[in-house]
Parts: sequence; structure tokens; C-alpha cells
Amino acid sequence: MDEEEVPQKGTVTQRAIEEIKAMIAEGRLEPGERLPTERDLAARLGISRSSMREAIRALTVMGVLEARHGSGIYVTALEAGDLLETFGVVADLSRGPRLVELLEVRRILESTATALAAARITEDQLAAVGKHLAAMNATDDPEEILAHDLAFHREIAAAAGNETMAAILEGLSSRTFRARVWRGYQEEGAFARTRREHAAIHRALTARDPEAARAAAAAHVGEVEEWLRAQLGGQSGGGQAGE
Amino acid sequence: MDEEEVPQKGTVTQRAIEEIKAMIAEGRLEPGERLPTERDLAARLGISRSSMREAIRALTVMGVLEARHGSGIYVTALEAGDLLETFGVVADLSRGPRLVELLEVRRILESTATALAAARITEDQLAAVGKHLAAMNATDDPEEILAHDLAFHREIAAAAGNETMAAILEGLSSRTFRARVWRGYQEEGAFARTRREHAAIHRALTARDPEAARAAAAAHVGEVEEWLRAQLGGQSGGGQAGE
DNA sequence: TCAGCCAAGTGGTCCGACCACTACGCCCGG
DNA sequence: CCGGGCGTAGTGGTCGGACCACTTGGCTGA
Repeated sequence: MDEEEVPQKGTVTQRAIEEIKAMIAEGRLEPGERLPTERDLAARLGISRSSMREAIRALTVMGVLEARHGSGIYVTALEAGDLLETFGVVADLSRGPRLVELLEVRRILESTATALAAARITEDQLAAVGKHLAAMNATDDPEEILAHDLAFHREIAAAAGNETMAAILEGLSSRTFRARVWRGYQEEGAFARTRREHAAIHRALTARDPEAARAAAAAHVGEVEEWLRAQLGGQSGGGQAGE
Repeated sequence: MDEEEVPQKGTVTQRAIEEIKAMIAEGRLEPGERLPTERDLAARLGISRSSMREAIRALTVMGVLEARHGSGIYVTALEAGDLLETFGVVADLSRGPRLVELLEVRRILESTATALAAARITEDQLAAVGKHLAAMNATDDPEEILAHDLAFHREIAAAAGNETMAAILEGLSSRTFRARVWRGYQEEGAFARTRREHAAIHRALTARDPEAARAAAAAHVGEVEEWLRAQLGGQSGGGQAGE
């Protein structure tokens, strides 16, 4: 006799995660909508609140849910930018060969995004890009330069018109990630070159020339990529970017 | 005087996550290494085990940690494929415009990956690709076709030599994701066309022609992309792929 | 020697209490 | 009647401690 009920595949928490995912996938929960309370959900699935909390935490990390202390749990709009955290963390923790692979992915996406931007960018956006370029060249503070560099590329990614791609690139360019690489990179006077590359990208955007933009962006990222690849080869001391 | 320590930024769990991330980033924990027990870690940071478990769960979802029941918690090798789960989940839950954006990203990466594969693929890998292509054409069972289709592209991505990119593509092609799109797509007799496209990709690979491979792959994904975009435009009933 | 058992240790689950914060309505003064 | 301020109920966040399920490795006994 054993009547039975979907015994248990895997852990209880896993089941809870699938359950909530299903609720969203099937449209039982709309983006922005509030979920039942943790206590309710736990009771409903017949599991403890602790386990349910872990399930919620998992979905929160994935950017699917958002918990507001004292208010409730809500389904995010899934509007990109929500999944970028995971990407950023992975990028920050990667090293060696993995880092180069990540940079290669960035080169591919960034060059395409820049090409798209060249064709679609508005005057306002172009002005914003130029502003960051100028600010970057007007200071010597590495911190500030890095900040404007990030903004420069972010602005371009946004102009490409694909939010999801912009979010991925954002993750691939997270602050600590780039800071790590830059430290060593800049010491080699690759500074002027970086400025030249940025200027080239800006020129291509201004000229609305997708092909030139793609080439400039690819070269820009590829430059760093090459340097990193070399570092991994036969470095002995000093460079800590890859190792 | 104040000994003191950064009281608490944000939630306790968040602090725990940062702490563990830092341990890995600073090399205090090597990939594959076993972490202290949950109880230890919790005590060490002065938080409860529940909170520590949530932190661990978060990092597990991100693919940074791996928990083995009865054995311990380990740092993953961060060898790609670990972050693909998140990507897959997001892809599964996305709809409408977001879905198109995701497909666009896939088109960009897939075409580049296929081009790289054309230049680097080995005889063995090429044979494997051909096998899946044949299997795909030899059956009418949608399930089986889908399975071989996925394997076909996976094999190519692997041949491109960038594991990280392959992992991302894997996530972007997750089973339920594609199944959802295919259902409607195939009903329009896009079947023969898909076969033709796959054959074209295979030919380009065999000829070791990167440009042809890139074009074939881009066209292949772009085809589906276009269809989906059209669906979103003015669809009234039936098609459930996007809405 | 080796197979099998046993026990310690670890992650997985559950419970129930309390804290921190938000939201909303009730009450009181204007 | 109106509005602001204070309560309070409700929700997520944290805690601690008990017990379960599984792995591992050593020990026992054939």
C-alpha cells in the first residue's frame, strides 16, 4: 500500500525551488507580484521555514525574487541587471586561463555591442560617452579613470539597445575584476595606448561607422587580453593579475 | 580605542557571503579544497548556523561552492559549467522582449564559437558533430531531435576551445528554453529549413571555413530570432512562446 | 587478509522563539 | 472634518539547538 505522493526527488529545498520556478513559469505569479509569506509557502509545501528560506535565498541570488524586509517577497521584472551579480562574482573569482576566456567572451560581446551602438546611438548618448572620455583624460587618479572607463563602456552598451547584453557586459567588467587586471597593465605605460583606443572608439561612434567601431572595440579588449595571456605564460614575480 | 570592527553592513548573511568570497579571492581557499564545517564557519563569524547555511546556499547557486552531504563543503574549480545553472534558469523564465535579447546574445556567441570551431575542430570532434546531424535527420521524434540538436551545438561549442563560452551557450540553450520556442516554430514547417541550416554548418566545419561557419550559424539562430520577433509583434492567439 | 559493521562527523531538515523593519489604520489634537 | 503621529499587526531576518540522512574511515571478527 503505499499510496504516495511525489516522494522526494533530491533535497527538500531543491523541490521548493522548482516549485516556485514553476509558479512563475506558468504565470501563476506575475513579475512584480508579491508572494505568499515564507511561513505560508513553507506550510503549503509541507517543509520547514528554514528550508523555504534557503530556496528563496537561491532564487534571490539568481535575480528571480527580491525580498523586502518587513514587507514581503516579490517577483522581479527579470529585466536583466538582476542576473549580473552572479556573473560579476564569478568574474571576480576567476583566475588564470578562466580569466582569459572571460575576457574573450567580453571581447566578442563588446565589439558587437559597440558596432550596434554606432548605428543606433543618439546625440545625447554620444555626448555622454564623450563626457566620460574627456573626464578620463583630464585626471591622473587611477580610481577616477577606472570609474569613467567603466561608465564609458556602460554607456555604449546601453546604446546598443540590448539590456540583457549590457547587463552581461556589466558583470564582465565588474569593478574588482578590472581593477585587478589594470594594476599590472597600466604599469607598462599602456596608458597612452588606452587613451588612443578609447578615442578611436569614440570617433567610430561619432562617424556612425559600425565596422570601424567593431574593430576598435575588439582591438581595445584584445589588447588587454593579449597582455593577460602573456602574463600567464612565463611570469615569475610581480604580476598578480592572473595567478 | 574602539576596537571594533565593521559592525554590520547589510544583513548578516550578506557579510558571510562576502567573507567567504574574500577567502577564495585572497587564495586562503584553493579550488577543490574543503571548507571548515558549517558549524565552524558560523561560530567563526559569530553568526548562527542558519544564516551561514543561507550564505553557503547562495554561493552554491553561483557555482562557487559545492556541498556534499555527509562529507563537507568544497570550493569548485570554477571551471565554467558551474555558473550555467543560473543562466539557464533566467533563460527559462524570460519572456517577450527579454527572450529575443537572450537569443540575440546567443546568436553573437554561437556564430563566433562556430567560426572558431571551424578553425580548430579535430577529426574526432567533427565525426561526433556529424553523428548527431545524422541522428537528427533519421528520426521524427521531436524529443530525440531536440536532444541531438542540443548535442550538435554543444559539440561545436566545445570544439571552439573556450569552456566558459560553451557553458554560457549551454545555459542559453537549456532544454525547456528551446522546447518552448520550438513548439511553435516547428509547426510552420521550419523543419526542412532547420535541417538545411544544420547541414550548412556541418559543411563549413568540414571545409574548415570560419567565415562560412560564422555566417551559417548566425543565419541559423537569426532565423529563430526573427520568427520570435514576429510572434511578439501582432500575435493574437495560439503562439505561447513569447508571451 | 578482508569483508562487513559501527561510530563519529558532516550536511540536511525541522522547530519555535525573538528581533528589525514596514505598512497601515486608529486615535487625538487642531 | 482633516491631518499627523503613534501603535500595532505582520513580514522578513536571526538565533540556537535538536534530530535525521549520509559519508567516511577505522575496527572487529570471521
